[in-house]
Amino acid sequence: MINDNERFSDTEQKILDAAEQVFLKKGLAGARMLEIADAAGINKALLHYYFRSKDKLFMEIIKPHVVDFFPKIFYVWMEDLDFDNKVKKFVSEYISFLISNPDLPWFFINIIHQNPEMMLSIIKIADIPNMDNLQKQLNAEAGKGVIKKVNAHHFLLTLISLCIFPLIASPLLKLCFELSDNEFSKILEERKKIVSEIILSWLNFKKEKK
Amino acid sequence: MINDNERFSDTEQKILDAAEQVFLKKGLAGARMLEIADAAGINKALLHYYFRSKDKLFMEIIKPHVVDFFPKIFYVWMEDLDFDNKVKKFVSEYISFLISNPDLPWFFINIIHQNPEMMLSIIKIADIPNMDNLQKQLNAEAGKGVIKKVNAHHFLLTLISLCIFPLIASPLLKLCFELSDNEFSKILEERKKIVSEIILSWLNFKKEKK
DNA sequence: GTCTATAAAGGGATAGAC
DNA sequence: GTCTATCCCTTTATAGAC
Repeated sequence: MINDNERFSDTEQKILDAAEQVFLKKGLAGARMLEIADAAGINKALLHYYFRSKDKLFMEIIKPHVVDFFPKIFYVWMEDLDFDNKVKKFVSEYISFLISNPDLPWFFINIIHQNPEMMLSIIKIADIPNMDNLQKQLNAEAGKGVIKKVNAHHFLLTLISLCIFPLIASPLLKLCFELSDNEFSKILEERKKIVSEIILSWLNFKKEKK
Repeated sequence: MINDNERFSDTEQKILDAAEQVFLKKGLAGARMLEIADAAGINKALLHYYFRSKDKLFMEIIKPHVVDFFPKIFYVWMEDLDFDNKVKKFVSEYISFLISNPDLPWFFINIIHQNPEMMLSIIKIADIPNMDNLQKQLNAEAGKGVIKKVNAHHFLLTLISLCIFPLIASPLLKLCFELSDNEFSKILEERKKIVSEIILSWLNFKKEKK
């Protein structure tokens, strides 16, 4: 769902919904304007009437996802929680989010591989915090003896690798591991617990004495 | 490099080299026959003279990579090494391999997203071992008290997530983390050590008493 | 606003000369 | 074997009727 208020007419909204579905599944290059028109139950020419070009329509679709997807990674670290609970909360919520939006990671990866200049202009929309704040957090926890000292880039990279990769690779994993959709869903659920364990044991996490 | 012996003529070889480069960068849908012809320094018609169609040329390119890429994951576990050295060797060699072939993971992910039927026929070329053997290994190590008991799917998924994801996402990571090529290469090198640490601490690895 | 018809360009594939 | 010319289909985008 793209819309929230009344910024778009009914037809515009139908087009946006159809476009989102098709673009997320096929990417920019793979999507066909005719397919979007069919999915929206309207005519090809109307797409251009409302959005001028394929690229402009694509940008309308991508914007709200960028604003959502990237900052999400940084929220939980600023909350008032014990460090282990932050990790658990992040992993659980991020994997749940990805299960609900399974095409999103591939979608972004694809854009940057095939249209890096476009990605450059897109990424400016989402204001991504820099690493200093997270690094200070990690240093503070290390100072208290709760975790061992670790670089923020490596910390975040480890975390998102473990969360995102299984979803990017899911169709390939199902093939190679010979898993049904159900079995794969079960594995994803299990991973919420396992990924937290991996991170916390790596950091040698010890509950703070208060 | 595709060729090894004299199976291909000079022109064929030039086409294969050019095609590999373009297909790996752009994928099947994104690649243009004209671009391949230009890169090979020959004419579009000649591509079809030698390889009939775009799809057939694509298959020639992909075959040797499939045979190489997938089985590589399973070799080291059958070697005669201590378990920690197996992990270290796998991580180090696999990340090195990926650094030398940075487009390969995206290439495969892309195929299965956009041409799943094609991937199905491709995957049959590479005979991928099933998990039973690796699971037995892990059980044996757990039995000796070297590591804790762990599921082979989760073990392998963790390992390849940590190795592959940074390379799939590299252009995006460079943007988000504001890293130069050099800084990013440094991070990848550091990860060889870190990923081993993560895996071994998760498994609660303890050197075997002999 | 919505449709039909069509222009314009791109790209895979083939025919035929050399 | 290699080239030029061209076919033909697909796809984006627009013109113009209603």
